[in-house]
Amino acid sequence: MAKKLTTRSEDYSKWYNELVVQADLAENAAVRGCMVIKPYGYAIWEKMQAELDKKFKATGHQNAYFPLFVPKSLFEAEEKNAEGFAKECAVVTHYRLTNDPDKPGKLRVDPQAKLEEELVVRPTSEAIIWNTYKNWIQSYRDLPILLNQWANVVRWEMRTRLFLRTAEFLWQEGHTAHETKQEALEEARLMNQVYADFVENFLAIPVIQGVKSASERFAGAEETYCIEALMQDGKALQAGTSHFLGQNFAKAFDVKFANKEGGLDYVWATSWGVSTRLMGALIMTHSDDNGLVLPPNLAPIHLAIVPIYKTEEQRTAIAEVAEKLKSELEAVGHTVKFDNRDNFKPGYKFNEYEIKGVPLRIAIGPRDLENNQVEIARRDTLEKKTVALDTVTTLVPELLAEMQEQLFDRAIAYRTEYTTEVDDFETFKTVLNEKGGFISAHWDGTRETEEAIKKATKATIRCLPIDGEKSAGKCVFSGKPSQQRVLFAKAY
RNA sequence: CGGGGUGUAGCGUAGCCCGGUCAUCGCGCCUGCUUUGGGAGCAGGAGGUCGCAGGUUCGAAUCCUGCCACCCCGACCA
Repeated sequence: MAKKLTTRSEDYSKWYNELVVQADLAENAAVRGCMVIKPYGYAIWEKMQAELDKKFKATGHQNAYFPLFVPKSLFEAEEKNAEGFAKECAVVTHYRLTNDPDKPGKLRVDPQAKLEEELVVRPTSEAIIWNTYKNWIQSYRDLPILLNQWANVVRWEMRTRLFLRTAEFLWQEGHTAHETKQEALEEARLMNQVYADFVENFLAIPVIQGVKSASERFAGAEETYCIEALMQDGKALQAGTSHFLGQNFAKAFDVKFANKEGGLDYVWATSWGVSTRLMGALIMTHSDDNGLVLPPNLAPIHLAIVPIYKTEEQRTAIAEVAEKLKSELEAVGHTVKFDNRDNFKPGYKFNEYEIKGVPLRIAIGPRDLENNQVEIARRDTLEKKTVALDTVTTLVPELLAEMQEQLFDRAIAYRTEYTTEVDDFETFKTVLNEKGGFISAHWDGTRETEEAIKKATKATIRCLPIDGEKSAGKCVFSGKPSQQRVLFAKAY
């Protein structure tokens, strides 16, 4: 019997891990900090990939692939980037194992096989990609380059957390090269907007678009745009980022192009990415104590049909109706699972699809058969109602659309409730500890103040919202003048 | 790397202080029958080098030493 989950539990990580396990999404691998994504979890990721890919293509991007290994000399070329990631790099130093002379049957690293130059397992691919772009770019006619790659990256974080911060994770990283600063800036903003659209409309997770403060900025970027989401435990999660890299990488890798005027210019760059962390955001935004809740756009299974029967005759008769219903729904693009397993009882199946977050469930029993009806239940509200069989095919798309919308609305309402405007530091601390969520407050713009607040409260500046109104005020910490409110929160 | 904790069946655990039918219980698994409108019931069964290596002892899951792994807190983290 599953333990009851508590959404706002103090030990949120336990709730979260349990939910992941029960919904059959992923598990910890035998490798430190790495995870195995199970088929059901991966199906969700594939849906995200497909939708993002569509959006990338629609904005003129293409997919490509670059190597996993980055020679150390390339990696260190852009100083800030290298410095930022140096502490969390896995490094390949040897290329061969050999029999251990001291321990029969065991292998050891062959000391003869030391690499002349170490290889860094990519924590991100700017270095290897810009080293390649150098060869691709001579003239303004070669620009822009608008590429994306789907890949894995490795970051040897000291502390890992399933989906949110794993040592290895899957992501996409876009890397673009532009003729002008303006064009690159527009690209960075555009992709942040693409992420916001995707996360809000597809995952039904509301996000705040903003820019990062200097200290939270991506290593090597001149500006970092981001989308920030609020989880059900009151902590913030960065759901995606898009960086304006200026000419930093072009200078580091000497990527110059002949401009229209006949001069030589450094190329302007962006990079942007979202990762399997989005799965974590999804879980922590929508799930409840009964398990995962998936927005219909993302659900690998839209609807599960559970038969209820006593006799073999009933089972056959129900199967006939169910199969017909299934093919009708599939014909209009829904993914339907008819669960005709005889070795599980209906109650068990109901529970299973709830844990997995399947949006709709239809139960058909002898009673329904007699009256030409079915029972339909929705996962988000757990409401059940009995409807006429011949209305199902029109009802299902309506319900799915409604659920997609309501999940988003519910999350927005939650975020609104847990976003607090604060004007003095005492209240800041009280709200942060007792209520949680986003705190909208004035900040004097200095690194010192940001650092002091972080030290005192563990809250960081999540972003300077782009859409927020720019009202002047006084810094919540220092009292110095401020031009706009920024968002603080404890973050994952 | 500092501080704390834990390692017993696929999972979750009792036992450890006080050494001796102690390897416990639940879930899961297998077989059979009965069941099926919200996680089935009964009966029977399989499954464990008690993290690893030493030591103390007539005897170690239990005491001692060393090692390993994992978890939590901190440092760290786009």
